[in-house]
Amino acid sequence: MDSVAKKAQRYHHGDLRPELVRIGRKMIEAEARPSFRGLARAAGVSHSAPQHHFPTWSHVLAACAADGYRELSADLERVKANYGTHPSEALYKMGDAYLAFADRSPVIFRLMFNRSALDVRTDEFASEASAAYNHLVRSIRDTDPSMTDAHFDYLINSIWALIHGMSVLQIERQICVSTDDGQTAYQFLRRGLEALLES
Amino acid sequence: MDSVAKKAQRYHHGDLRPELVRIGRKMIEAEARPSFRGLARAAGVSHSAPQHHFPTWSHVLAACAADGYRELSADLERVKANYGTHPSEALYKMGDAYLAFADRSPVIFRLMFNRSALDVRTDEFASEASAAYNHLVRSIRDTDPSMTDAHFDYLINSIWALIHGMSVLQIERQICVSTDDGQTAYQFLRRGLEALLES
DNA sequence: GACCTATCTAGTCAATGACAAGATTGAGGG
DNA sequence: CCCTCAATCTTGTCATTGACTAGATAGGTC
Repeated sequence: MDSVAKKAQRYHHGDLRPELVRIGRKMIEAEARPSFRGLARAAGVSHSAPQHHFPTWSHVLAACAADGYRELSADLERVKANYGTHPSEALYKMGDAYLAFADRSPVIFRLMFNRSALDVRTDEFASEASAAYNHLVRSIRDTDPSMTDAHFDYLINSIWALIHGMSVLQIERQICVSTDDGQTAYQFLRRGLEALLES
Repeated sequence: MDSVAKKAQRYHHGDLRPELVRIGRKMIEAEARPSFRGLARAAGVSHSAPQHHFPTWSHVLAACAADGYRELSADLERVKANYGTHPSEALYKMGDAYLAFADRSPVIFRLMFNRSALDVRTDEFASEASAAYNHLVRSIRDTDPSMTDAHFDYLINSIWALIHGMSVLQIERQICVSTDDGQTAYQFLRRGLEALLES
C-alpha cells in the first residue's frame, strides 16, 4: 500500500494542507466542476476535513492561485539566473516563460487574475503575487538603470500588459497567423517587447 | 402594476429569453454566486422556466458572454464612425473603448475570455466574438493598407494583446503608477500602441 | 374549433457548501 | 508516565443547487 493510501487510513493525515493544494491544482485544471467535496474525496479524507485547513472553497481557490504564483516566480527566477548579464534577452525569455506557464496551467492562470472569483484576500496570495511581479520589475530596471520613474511606469505597465495579453490570447486560441511562415506568439511577443523597449 | 410584474403574472412571459440575458448580465456582474435558480427568481418565473431557453447554466453564461461581445462591438463601431478618417487615432480610441468596457463589466469581460468556463460553444457566441475582432482587424488594416500579411499578423496579435492585457491589469487593479503626474492606463496604452505601429 | 408546439409550473433526486457535534491523536508540561 | 489541550479528523444535518421529468397553459396555424 503506497504512502498516500497508508496516510489516508490513519486518522491524522499529517500533511493534508499541502496535499490538498497539490491535488486541488490538478482538479481545477482538469475538471469542469471541481468542488470542495470532490477535493476531499480525491485526497481520501472525509468531506469536511479540508475545512479545517480552508474555511471555504474560496480559500482553496486562493491557495491554489498563490501556488500558481509560486511556480511562475520560480520560472521567472530561473530565466533571470540564466540571462542575468543580458537584461533585454532576460526580459524576452521571461515573457516566454510566462507564456509557457499559461499554456501549462490555463485555468489556474485565469484564476490568478480574477479578483472577483478570489473573493477572499489572503496574505499568502498577496505575497506570492507580489514576488512574481517584482521579478518583472527588476528585469525592466536592469535594461536601463538610469530610466526615469515616469518612463519606468510606462514600461512596466505596457510590457506586463503585452506579455499577459499575449498569454491570454494564446490560451484562448486567438493567436491569428494567416501566413504559413511559422510565426509564433513568442515571436510576436519578442518583436513587441523590442518595440516597447525602444520607445 | 408595471409591465414586468404584469408579465410575471401571466403564464406565458412572451419575451423571456432576452429578459433572462439582460437580468443574467446584471447578476453575473453583481453577485458572488449567480445561479440558474437565482436567475429564474429574479425574472419572476418558476425555477425551471429558463431551461426551456437555455438547456444548462453554461448556456446562460455563453449567452451573456455573447451579449458582452455585442456591446463591445457596438462601442468599437461607434468609435470607428467618429474617427474613421484618422486610422491611428481610431485605433487608440478603440483601445480606450475596450478599456472602458472592461471597467464597466469586469466579470463578463473575464467570462468572454475564458474558454474553460464556457464549456458550451454556441454559434451566437462565435459570431459575436468574431464581429468584435473584425473591427480591430479593419482598424489596423486602415493604418497602412499596403502592409504585408506577415506584418499584419504581428500587428493584430501584439496590438490586441496590449489592449487586452492593459484591460486585465486595470480591472485587476494592477496598473502601477509610482509618480503622481496623473498617468493613466489609457496613456500607457496609447504610447504602447504608438510604439507597436512604428515598429 | 381542433391540434400541435412552445413555454410555462411543480416536483424529484443527487450533489453541494457550510455548519455543528463528537472522536481521535499528537504535543507539551508537570 | 500521565494528563490536558489543541489540532485535526469523522459523521451528520440542512438549505440550495443543477438537471431532469411530468403535466398544465396558451398561442399559432390549419
